[in-house]
Amino acid sequence: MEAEHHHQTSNAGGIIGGLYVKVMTDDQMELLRQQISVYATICQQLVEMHKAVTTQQDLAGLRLGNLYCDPLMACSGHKITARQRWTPTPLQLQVLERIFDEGNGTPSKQKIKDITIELGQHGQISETNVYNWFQNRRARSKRKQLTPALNVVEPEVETEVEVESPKEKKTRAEGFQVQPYENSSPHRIKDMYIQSPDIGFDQLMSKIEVAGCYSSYFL
Amino acid sequence: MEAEHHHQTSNAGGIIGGLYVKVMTDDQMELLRQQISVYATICQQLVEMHKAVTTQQDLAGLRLGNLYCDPLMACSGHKITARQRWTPTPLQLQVLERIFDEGNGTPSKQKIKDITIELGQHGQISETNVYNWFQNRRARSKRKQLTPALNVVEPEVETEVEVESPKEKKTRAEGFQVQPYENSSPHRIKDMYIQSPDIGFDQLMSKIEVAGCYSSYFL
DNA sequence: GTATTATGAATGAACG
DNA sequence: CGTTCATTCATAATAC
Repeated sequence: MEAEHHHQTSNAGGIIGGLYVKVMTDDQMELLRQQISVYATICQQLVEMHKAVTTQQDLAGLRLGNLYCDPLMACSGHKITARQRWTPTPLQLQVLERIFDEGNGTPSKQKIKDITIELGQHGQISETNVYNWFQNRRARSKRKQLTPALNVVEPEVETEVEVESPKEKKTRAEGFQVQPYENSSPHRIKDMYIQSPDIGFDQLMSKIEVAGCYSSYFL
Repeated sequence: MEAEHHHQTSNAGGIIGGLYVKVMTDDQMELLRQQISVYATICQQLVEMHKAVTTQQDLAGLRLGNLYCDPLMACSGHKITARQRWTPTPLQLQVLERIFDEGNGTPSKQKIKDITIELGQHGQISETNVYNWFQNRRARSKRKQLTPALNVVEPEVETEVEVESPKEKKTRAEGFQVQPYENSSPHRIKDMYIQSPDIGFDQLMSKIEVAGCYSSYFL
C-alpha cells in the first residue's frame, strides 16, 4: 500500500478513453447509495404516515396509549412519574426554529411571553421552557461554530499492531464517518426541482415514482 | 450492504492512482443530482403536508378538551443500519480510561483538544466525541455509585393499561402507528435503511437532516 | 432471528 | 452567557 493520500471529499475528474468523466471512490458510491436509500425510505414513511393520519384522523385521538402523556395528572401514585422534562413537539420546534432563524437574537421578556402563549396552542409549555430553549440553542449554535473545521487527521496507515487487548474483535471499516452535525440550516436544500408549496398529494406520489426510477440506476 | 459490484451498463470501474474507482459521466452525475434533489424536495413537501394535517389534529384534540398528548412523540423506531456512531477503538478507550482515572474530573476545553489530537493517532475521532465520552463516563460513574442497593426492578404500578404480547413488548405504546404493510414498495428499493414502520415523525425529521448532510457532498 | 445491554449522542434544565 | 449536570434516545454490541 502506497502512501497515496486519499481525499474522500473531492470528486476528481480525468480523461479516460478520451472521455472526461468524474470518478468516485467506493466510499463515495456507498455514501451516495445510502443517501438515496434514506431519502427513498423517508418518502415512503412519510407517505404511510400521511395516509394513516388522513384516513384515521379521529382514531388517533382514541388510540392514545402513551404512558407518560399527562404531566399534570395528580395521580395518586408518585411511582409512574410522567416525563419531567419538557419536550417540544415538532410543531413547537418548527416555530421556535423559525423565530430563531429570524435572527432577532434578543428574545426579550415580552417576546418570551408571546411565544409561550403561541406555542401553548400546540402543547404544554412554559416561559421557562422557551427561555431555556433559546439559551441552549444559542449556546450550542455557537459551540458548533467554534469547532467548524475538524482537523482532518490523516491517520497513518493504521499500522497499530497492538495486541494487548484480549477483547480484540473489531473489524472496523475505519475511515470516513459522517457526523450529522447541523451547521447552518439542515433543511436547506438548494436547487429545488419542485417549487410550489401547495403541490398535491398525488403529484408527490408520482414524483416519488419518478425518483425511484432514477434510483434504480444506481442502487 | 457491501459494495457489491453491480455494474450497470455504462458504469465502468478502473484503477486510478492506486484506487479502484467508479467513473461517471457528466450526464450521470447530473441525473444523480436531479434525483437527490427530487427526493429532498419530496420529503420537504410531505413534511409540510404532514404538519398541516397534524395541526388540524391538534386543534381538534384541543376542542375535545382532551389532555394534550402528542401522538407523534415517543415513537421508538430504530434500526437504521448505517454507520454513524463513533466507537472508540480499544486503544482509545484505554487512554480515555486512564485519563479519567487520573481524577481531574474536569477535562477543560484545551485538554479536550489535546486528547483528541492524541487519540487521533489511533483512529477517527473528534473533540465532540471526547467531550461526550467524558460527560457520559462521569454521569454513569455517578449513577452507579448512587444505585448500588436499588432493586433491579422498579415495581410497576398497575396503571399499565395495555396487555402486550410477550412478542412485542419492545415497542412502547405510541399513539401513532402505520400499518406494517409488506415490503412491496411501489418502486423496488432494496436494502432499506429504515425498516421499522412505526418510526416517529421527529425521527424522520432527523433522518432528513442526515440525508441532507450526505447530499451536501454531491450537490 | 429476537431481546437485552452498553454506550454515544442529544438536549432540557441548572449552575456560577 | 458559557459551562455542566441529568435524563433520554438511538444504536452497536451482545446474549439468548
